[in-house]
Parts: sequence; structure tokens; C-alpha cells
Amino acid sequence: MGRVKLQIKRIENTTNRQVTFSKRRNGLIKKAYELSVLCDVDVALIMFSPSGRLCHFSGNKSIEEILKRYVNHPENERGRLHNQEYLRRVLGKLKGEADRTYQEASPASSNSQLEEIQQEILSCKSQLEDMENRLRIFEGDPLEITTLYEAEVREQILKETLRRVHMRKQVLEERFSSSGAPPTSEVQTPSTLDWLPEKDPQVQILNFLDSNGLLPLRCLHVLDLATKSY
Amino acid sequence: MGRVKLQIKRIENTTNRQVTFSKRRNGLIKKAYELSVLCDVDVALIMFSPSGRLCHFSGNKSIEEILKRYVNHPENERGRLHNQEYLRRVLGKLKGEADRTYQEASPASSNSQLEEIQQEILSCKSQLEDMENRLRIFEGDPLEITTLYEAEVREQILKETLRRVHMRKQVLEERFSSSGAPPTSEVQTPSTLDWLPEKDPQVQILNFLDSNGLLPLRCLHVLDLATKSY
DNA sequence: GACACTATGTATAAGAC
DNA sequence: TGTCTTATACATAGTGT
Repeated sequence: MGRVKLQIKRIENTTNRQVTFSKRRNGLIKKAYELSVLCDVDVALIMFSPSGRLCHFSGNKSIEEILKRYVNHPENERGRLHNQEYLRRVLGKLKGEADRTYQEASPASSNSQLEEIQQEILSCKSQLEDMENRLRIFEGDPLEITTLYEAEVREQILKETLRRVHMRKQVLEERFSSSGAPPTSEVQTPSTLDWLPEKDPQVQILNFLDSNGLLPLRCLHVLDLATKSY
Repeated sequence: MGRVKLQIKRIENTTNRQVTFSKRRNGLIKKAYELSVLCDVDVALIMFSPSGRLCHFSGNKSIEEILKRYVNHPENERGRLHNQEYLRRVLGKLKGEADRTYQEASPASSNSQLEEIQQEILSCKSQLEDMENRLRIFEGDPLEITTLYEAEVREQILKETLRRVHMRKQVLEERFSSSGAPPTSEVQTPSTLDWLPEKDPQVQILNFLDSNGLLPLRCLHVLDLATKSY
């Protein structure tokens, strides 16, 4: 759109990049606004400008409400598939277009390029799938377990992992205590989190993670699932 | 954009609303993607379709990372002012209306779209990175843990996950024993794997997994790491 | 950075499949 | 729902202030 067709790649000129950001940011917010009104849906949009400033938009509800809905959404795990779907759609369209304009440019080269990219996407997807499977062992809802075998297997893996982490913790404890550093860990262990208003152990963990800024959001939904499951 | 000018108000016809959502959602995601690439900025976009389905987009970083950056951003409080600014700007523009009518079609070079897709692959890869980070909590080498905090956090996550899996296992045990099904699990629990030639517990687990064909190969490297670490 | 202009590239409403 | 087509409305790159 504009005088020339713009390649979708990082704009190297800083000034230009910021100008484009300003323009497109407004366009994007407008589109998000229109979508939220026309279709009566919750939309949350968060951007960080090149200079690090925060810009965001949300419809009627506050961003926080929408984020909450997001982290609590059971579909959360599957979310990344949407990007893949989009990818597939764009790719399909592209291929159709390439086929239609078969005569014009260099059909062979662009087709092979397409194949190559398709391969890469497939590879990426299978890797994602593999990782999803591996993550399911740890982050997945236990209710998905339907056989004793699998429950046993998961339990043993977790026990073993726990044992190793525990050993590592002890090593670190010894190291810190012998070097005279303050034993910051034991004081903040969840077993001493009783002062928290929350009594649900999962929420305690959540708060613990959050207060340490370590891995809060990405674990929220797991904990939520847990409270719902049992 | 389209045959007629559309009023920005809720589309009452349900079918129409959903069709429009589908179209505009894709457009919005595309725009968000272009902005994130062109201007090299973090963008997170979350939508809930009229039917309650979750759709989201994020650039290179995972949504969780961006949300975390958002939550921790000091400017957070002032955020909603941006919407007001936008409204004011739109109102200002509403005063001066101008019409332009131009049209011309030309065959789009698919090269830019190729680049677009290549960018998508990059995004895909960064999602892989994110998952790797999440997996590291569970599968990663404990020696990578350098602070007591992190050891504590990992331990608590593992304990909690273990607790949930254990509860699930008990449920399944009860279900099977009460339905008269043979208690296949206890017999093959690793504690009774003494007949195996391997004495290393980790290799025992590995063999256990392997013999049950459940999740063997993808866990190999974890166990390998374990034997190397200690 | 913001605003205005204008030529162009895009998105999309409608409609049909 | 997804997809394609077409006509039309919009967004925006480049430019100047």
C-alpha cells in the first residue's frame, strides 16, 4: 500500500522504521477496534515501539481481563496451532498463485523454493508436535491419562527428575552456606509460605513463582487446570 | 472496504458476523505480523471469536514473554490513555473527509510473499525456542541450575506435578480394581524391575518406558544427561 | 515525532460455489 | 465454515511542512 510495494522485512533506516511504526500502529489499532465492535469480540493488542514504549488496545474489557481469560483458557496450549494454520493458508494461497502465473517469471525456481519452504515448515511443525508431546508429560492435564501404565510412567519420570533437582538444590545450599552467603532459599520455600492468604497450594506456587519473576505466566494455565481438574 | 461502506457497529446477523470475523481476523493477524517484522517490535494479539474460540498471534517472542514484559512494564498504569488518544485522533480526522478513487491491478511479485513466509518460519522457530525453555524446567540438566531460587522453583513445580499425577494414578487404580480388570500396573512398576540386567535406576526407567512403548525415545537424552551429571 | 497529500497496494463486503 | 471473484473502500509509502 503506498507508492511502492514494500518488502516485509525489517526496515533498516531507523527514522523510517519509527515513522512506519507510528502509521501502522494506528492502522492496526483501528482494525482491532473495528473487529471488536463489528463482531462483538474481546480483542487485546499489545505492542512495544522500537523505542521500547508500550502501546496497547483492548475493546470494552480491560486488557487485564482479557489476559486473564487468555491464561485461563483451556485452548491455551493449542493456541500456537493457529499461527501454523495461518501459515498453511498463506502458503496454499501462494502456491495457487504461483501455479496460475506459471508463464510469467521463473516458475521452476519459485516452485522449488516453495517446496523447500514447505519442507521447512513441515519440519518445524513436526518438531513442535514432538515438543508438545514431551511437554504434555509435565504440563499436561493429568486427566488426559487414561491408563495405569502411563500414570506410572509419568510418575516415575517425575520422581526421577525431582530427585535430581533436589540433589542439585542440596549442592547449591552447601555451596552458599559454606561461602557465607545468606541462605535465601529456605526462607522462601513454599513450605514457609503459610503467611500467604492463599491456602491452595497451587496458588501458593503461583504466587511464589510470580514473586520471583521466574516463570509466571506460562505456568498459570497449568495451575488453573489443576484446580479445575480435582 | 468492499462493495459498500460498512458502519462500525455490531453486525446483528450472526452468520454475517462470523464470516466478517474470520476475514478480518486474518487481516488483523497479517497486519500485526507485518508490523512486527517491518518495525522489529514485539506484538501480541489475542482474540476470542464470537463462538468463544481463542485466536492469537505473536511475533518472534512467545505471547507469554510479551505478556510478561507487559505486566512488568512500568508504563502499564498509564496504558488506557492510549485508547483515548486514538479516539481523539479519529474524531479529528472525521472532520476532514476526502474521497479517492483509484484502481489498477498488476501481478504481484510473489517474492515478497516468499519472504513473508520465511519470516513465519523464523517465528515458528522461535516458538520452538520457547518450548525448549519450558522443557528445560523438566528435562534440563540440573547442573544448569545456578541459583537456589531456581532449584526451589523447579522442585516445587515438580512436586506439584507429581502430586497431581499420583492422584490421577490412584483414581485409575481404584477404577480398574473395582471393575475387576487385572491390576496390570503394579506388577510392572519400576520397583519390581529388579529382574532387569541394568542396575542404574535411570536406565531401568528407560527400559521400563521402552518395554511399554509409551514415551521412550523422546526421553532418552534426559536420562543420558542424568547419568552424565551425577 | 506529527500532519497533509496523493498514488498505489491491500483489505474486504457481497455474492456465488 | 472455506474459497474464489469482483468492485470498492481503506491503508499507507513516499514526499513535503
